[in-house]
Amino acid sequence: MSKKATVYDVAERAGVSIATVSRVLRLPDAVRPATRERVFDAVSELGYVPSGSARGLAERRTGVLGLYFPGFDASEDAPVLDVLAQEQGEAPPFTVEHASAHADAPHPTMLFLDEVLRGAELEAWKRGFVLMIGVGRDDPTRETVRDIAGRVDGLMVLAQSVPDDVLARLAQRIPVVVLSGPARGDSYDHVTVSNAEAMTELTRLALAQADPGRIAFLGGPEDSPDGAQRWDGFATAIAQVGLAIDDVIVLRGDFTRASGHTAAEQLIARGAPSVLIAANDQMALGAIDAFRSAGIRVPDDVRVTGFDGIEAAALSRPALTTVRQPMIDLGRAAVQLLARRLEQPDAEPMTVRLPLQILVRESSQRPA
Amino acid sequence: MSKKATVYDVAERAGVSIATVSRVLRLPDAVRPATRERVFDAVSELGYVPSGSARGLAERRTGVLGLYFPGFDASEDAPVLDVLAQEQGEAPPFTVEHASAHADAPHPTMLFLDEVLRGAELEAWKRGFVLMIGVGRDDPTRETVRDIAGRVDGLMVLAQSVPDDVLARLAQRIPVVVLSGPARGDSYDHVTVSNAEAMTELTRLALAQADPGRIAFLGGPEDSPDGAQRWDGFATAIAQVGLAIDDVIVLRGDFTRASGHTAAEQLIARGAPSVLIAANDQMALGAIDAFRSAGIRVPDDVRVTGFDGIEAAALSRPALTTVRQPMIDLGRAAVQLLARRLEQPDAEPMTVRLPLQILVRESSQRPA
DNA sequence: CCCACAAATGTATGCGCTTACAATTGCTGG
DNA sequence: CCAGCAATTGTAAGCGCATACATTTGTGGG
Repeated sequence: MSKKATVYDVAERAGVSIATVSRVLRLPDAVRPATRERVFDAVSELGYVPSGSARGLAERRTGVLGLYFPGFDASEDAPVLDVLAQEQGEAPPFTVEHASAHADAPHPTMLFLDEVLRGAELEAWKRGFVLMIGVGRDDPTRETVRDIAGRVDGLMVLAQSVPDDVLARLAQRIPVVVLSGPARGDSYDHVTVSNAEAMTELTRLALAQADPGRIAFLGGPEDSPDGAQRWDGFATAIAQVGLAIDDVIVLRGDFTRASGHTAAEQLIARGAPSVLIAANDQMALGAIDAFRSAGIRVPDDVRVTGFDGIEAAALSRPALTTVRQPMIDLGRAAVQLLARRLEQPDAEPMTVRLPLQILVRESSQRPA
Repeated sequence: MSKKATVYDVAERAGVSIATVSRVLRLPDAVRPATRERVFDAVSELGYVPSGSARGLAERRTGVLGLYFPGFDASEDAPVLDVLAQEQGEAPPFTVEHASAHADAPHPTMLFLDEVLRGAELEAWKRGFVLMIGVGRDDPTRETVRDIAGRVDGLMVLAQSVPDDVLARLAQRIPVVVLSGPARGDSYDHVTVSNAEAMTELTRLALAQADPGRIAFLGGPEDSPDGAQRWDGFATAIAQVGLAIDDVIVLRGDFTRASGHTAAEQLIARGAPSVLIAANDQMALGAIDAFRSAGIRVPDDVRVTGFDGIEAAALSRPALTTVRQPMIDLGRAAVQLLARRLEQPDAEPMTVRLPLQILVRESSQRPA
């Protein structure tokens, strides 16, 4: 790490001016092959790597796109890790754990975000951008996102991860794309999915496979926009098949497996339904566990559906009917919208709606 | 997006010099409360967000750390997606798929990287850094990683994702930390795990639960460093219990579920073993499938172990005994090493070895 | 062999910010 | 009420690069 080389160093070594060095790197064809070679040689001899900051400043664009997530990792309760402190002590190379239960799976929202991230990275790479990521934490002034905003050409934020006023201010400086939130009357570009429509269809499919009987809906927390949309979609389906919403048993969970289990127990106490539509996979799986414990068979006695398409839904027995989010495409679409706006800053705000994938599996099907 | 505001704009509006504006933002206590307020007002009125490039240039540090991954997404065969083209056409809000089989799970290496990324992000955030990510693709000149190197204060690379010569050159400019590769005689800081030691212990545990009989090892591809280490660990255990390595049946797969299935069929044809140690979870799960098809019970007839700790290993029946990588901690440790080196550029190169977690589950245990 | 013109290269400026140093202001005690 | 000093604020010089514009070099035709 000998003093970082700069254009000046390279220019001197190659016996040219800094302008020529810059040209060799940006527009190689604009410089004679002979000098070009000299410059390339100097570059590798010095291990020169251009400064992104200087370049960004001069070009007035950074070539970086930002992606900002809401955080679910509760940073405070992350266990302490200090590898430097261990330097001396010989830590054991492994620990042994007799784990009969299943491992603590990662938070599903995390998995969701991981894939969005991959999609965004892929698309950004294709267009010559690099990605910068940030996670929203209990950060009163939202410093991080502002920090990021200052370093990128465009910003993608997951709905609800940034307060409206902060976002509005950032949008004054760079284009902003909002991912997967409810379409509101703002002037940002949006990427969303048709939660309600897919839930309507899913519900219809499940009802078509069920014997007449009681219908139960297991919703999410009050304040979840996704939960609300899914409820709306469900309600639409109920209306479409000519039922009254009052005929439906509605329970509420918090999207966790445990809450699904509890809700199902309540249901069982009141007599098992013929169909259970859950607002996410976790709760559906918890409910299936509870049914099994009570000797109620899925799908034979109760048809069950989830929502999200997490891996456990595919691996569980019975395999869970669910709806998968086009996570990769959400990320890709966001980058595409951003790229579009960087080219046409004054284009009309646009909302892209990506299709969901309804996966019909065993849990919602009438047994053969 | 009215012309981005700069320090000059803020200074003029607040009636102060740009130096004062800068101070208000960096060292608020160094300026009188009255003027500080005036500046803050101007800042919010103008929606001012400082330019990361300019700041990075002036400070000679960017506050960004880079994370560079090998890519497994085969960018070429990513399906085309062009949301802008769809603008007019009304795409259906969902599709329905009757999926009896299990979904195509994400590449496990991806999941691994996702968690490393989260760990790195968490630790970076704690230290006031932002994270920039890049994925290594079929990019002849490794432009992307160089690009990133020019924008960050330090770089973390996954082993084998960057050619040695390129890495050496980047290390001339900024500190580099190598993740999870075999410790070689280079001068970078490293974060690794004790693959071999954990495999030795895992093997011993499995053998202790097995009846005397034939022992089989299902290895990975020839060129996999991880695979090699795991084999070494296995061989050590065999020697420790006084067996000859020639007594072991050795098969080789390519880390896929299918190859595990095939290998197990070959084993079965030659008479099922009493223990099967696989070099990763996928192959172990494939083998279990094959055993089941052949009417061979796990763990009753054959004890099986995997390696990696993927989610499917926990969800499968029988639950698979395996070894879990401390993925989050790998990311966190890498950032810690980077932070250390930024503070002490001349410290000795350091290798941190993180403990693995052996998860003893049903698949390797003697039935009660 | 010279001139007109194109290709190649050099010069100089500015991108927006931090910060050493200089200038000013506000307070203190005498 | 003023010297003397500390607290504030202003001035100006880069940070490393891209690029408009000026200059030099090279090319071809006459």
